[in-house]
Amino acid sequence: MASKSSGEAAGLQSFFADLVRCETRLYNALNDRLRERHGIVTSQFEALRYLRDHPGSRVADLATEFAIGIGATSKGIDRLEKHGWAVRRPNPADRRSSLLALTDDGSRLVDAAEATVTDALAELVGDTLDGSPGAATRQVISTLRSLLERNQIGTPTG
Amino acid sequence: MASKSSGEAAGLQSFFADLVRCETRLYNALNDRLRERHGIVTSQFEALRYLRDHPGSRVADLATEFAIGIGATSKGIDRLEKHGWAVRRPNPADRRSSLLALTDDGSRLVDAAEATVTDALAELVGDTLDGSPGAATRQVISTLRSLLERNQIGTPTG
DNA sequence: GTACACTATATGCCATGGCATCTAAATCGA
DNA sequence: TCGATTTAGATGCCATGGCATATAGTGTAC
Repeated sequence: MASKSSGEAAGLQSFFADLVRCETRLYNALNDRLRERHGIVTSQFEALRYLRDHPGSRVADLATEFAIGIGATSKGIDRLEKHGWAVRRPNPADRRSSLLALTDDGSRLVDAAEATVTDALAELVGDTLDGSPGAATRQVISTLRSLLERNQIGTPTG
Repeated sequence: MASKSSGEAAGLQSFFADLVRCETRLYNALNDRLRERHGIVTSQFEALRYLRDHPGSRVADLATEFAIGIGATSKGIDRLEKHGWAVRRPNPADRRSSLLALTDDGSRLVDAAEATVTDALAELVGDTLDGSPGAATRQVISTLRSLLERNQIGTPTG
């Protein structure tokens, strides 16, 4: 049969529920702080950080990283450009696409926001991820992410 | 200072990124299967399962469970009602609110969808959560969820 | 070199959630 | 008991992402 034992099945269901609830609440809480202190939300912070760490990326690269559609990514870049935090530069190798980069304002913003996120996460999760079970958890979640990416699981159509 | 050591800080940032990416991809992948086989998405499946397991809940109970706003929850219930999967019954103890319940159609749907989710999760995560590090991970994520809920972290305004 | 298929991404329509607001009902206080 | 406050949730407007489509530029076969 396709499923594991029923005990495992129930475990995976509750793991998934817990995972989604952790993500939702942490995301919400980070949104609050980032909006208040920097006027951005978490998705924008993550895009800015990606552009800082991968200058010259294309729209499709961000879409792959975040597992969202190309259309949504393009619109997100529109907004970052409107705010003056990112720019599209012509791609000399392919005129269909642009190479993305942060502006100086964008660079300053992402560095400041990163400090906010670092402090917020430390405060929000407390010592839950300290110690040996915490280390195992980080490793397993990282491995799971790699597995999903390698298998293209949950990659959007558009 | 408010932050932990810089090593811990970087670890939490990448943990959070991995967590969000796992959640996004698993959620997307479950959406695909649930839409294809049952005509619902994951958020609807979770709401239906909650109603099955907590009959007589109110709108606010679902909002608390899922850490989304009351308004959004109310609209979600509207949709479930339109599809004939849930009903609002007058609450005899408080005429401002309703008691929610599944219809027979809703019950059948959630049971069928649950089997789909069970199989899908087993297939998507493979053996990543088996073994001792996997067990530690489930425990830590569950603990983190409890912590966030206890401290009302990321609870939306509305 | 030209037609054809493919790729990158921009854009439009729709669904959903956030947040603010509105209303009705319950509760509290003198 | 009656006005004032609080609570439950319904509704409207806006922002964002999914998905479909449109457009322009690239590569390929001949």
